[in-house]
Amino acid sequence: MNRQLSIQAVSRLTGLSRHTLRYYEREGLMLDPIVRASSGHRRYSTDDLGWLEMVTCLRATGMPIRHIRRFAELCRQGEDTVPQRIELLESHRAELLRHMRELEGYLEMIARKIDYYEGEQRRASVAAVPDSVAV
Amino acid sequence: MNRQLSIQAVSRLTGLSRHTLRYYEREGLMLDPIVRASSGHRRYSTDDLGWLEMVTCLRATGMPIRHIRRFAELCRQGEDTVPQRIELLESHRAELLRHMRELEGYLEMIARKIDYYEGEQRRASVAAVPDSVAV
DNA sequence: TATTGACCTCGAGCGCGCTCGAAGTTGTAG
DNA sequence: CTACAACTTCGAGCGCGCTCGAGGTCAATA
Repeated sequence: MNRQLSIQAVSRLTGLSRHTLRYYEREGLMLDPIVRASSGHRRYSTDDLGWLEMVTCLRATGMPIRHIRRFAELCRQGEDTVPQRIELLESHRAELLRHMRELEGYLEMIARKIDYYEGEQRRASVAAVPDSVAV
Repeated sequence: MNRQLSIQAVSRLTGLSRHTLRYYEREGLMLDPIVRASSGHRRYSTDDLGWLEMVTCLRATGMPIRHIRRFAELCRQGEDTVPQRIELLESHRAELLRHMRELEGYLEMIARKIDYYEGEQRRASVAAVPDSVAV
């Protein structure tokens, strides 16, 4: 079967800590509670892994935990919620685009500051050279 | 003179709350402690305003408070620290670029998910139409 | 049988960046 | 003289997203 990954394996594969994986499950971010071995140990499926990739994507783009929980709930509720899921993702995408454009502006500002400092540095080193050496 | 802006005015101009402006000063993010009126009230100069723009830029691009403090300290220490300031900004820029590229990847992932859902939606609506109506 | 190590749950703790509000001062308008 | 608004300092509190560790279970190995 497919349900074979230990929490440690998933941690290695996703880069999320074991603590974080348990935390995400507790917070209802997983599609369903993770299946357990008879020992009680979590056994992740490759589907779980795929879903975690989506969760990681949403987190890394700044979506708060509670929105991801909402998204997971919609997914659990079945096909009828597809329009709401689209809406949720569309609005997140819009926000992300806004953020990315903002970052581009700030990136330019930082570049200009660096350029300015580099000018300063050149001027300083020129000033430091005595005429007798410079000529 | 130039030192004329109340904290309220600066709050309006920067979008930072009055609480945050005091917090930034306490945390040593300002180039120098803000000049006070005889009443003890803060009077910001246009230079302060310009510096706050830089601080906002660094914050918005994810630089932690302690690094901005470090940057402010370097600026206070005079021209000798220009190389270190360049280094600090360069490394921040590199990190920011990395982050922006990451976001682009995630943006695509979100777009693909939306496309997928839109496909689902179309399929569902087709299936819901009885043949007698559809033809 | 004893040890080891990976896992479990649960509740508490932490670092960050604000955010708030109590209590007091100052300056102006009525 | 009073009332009010805008400020001051100071220390506490909050929301978020983890992060940690104590105490216990389970299965395989020496």
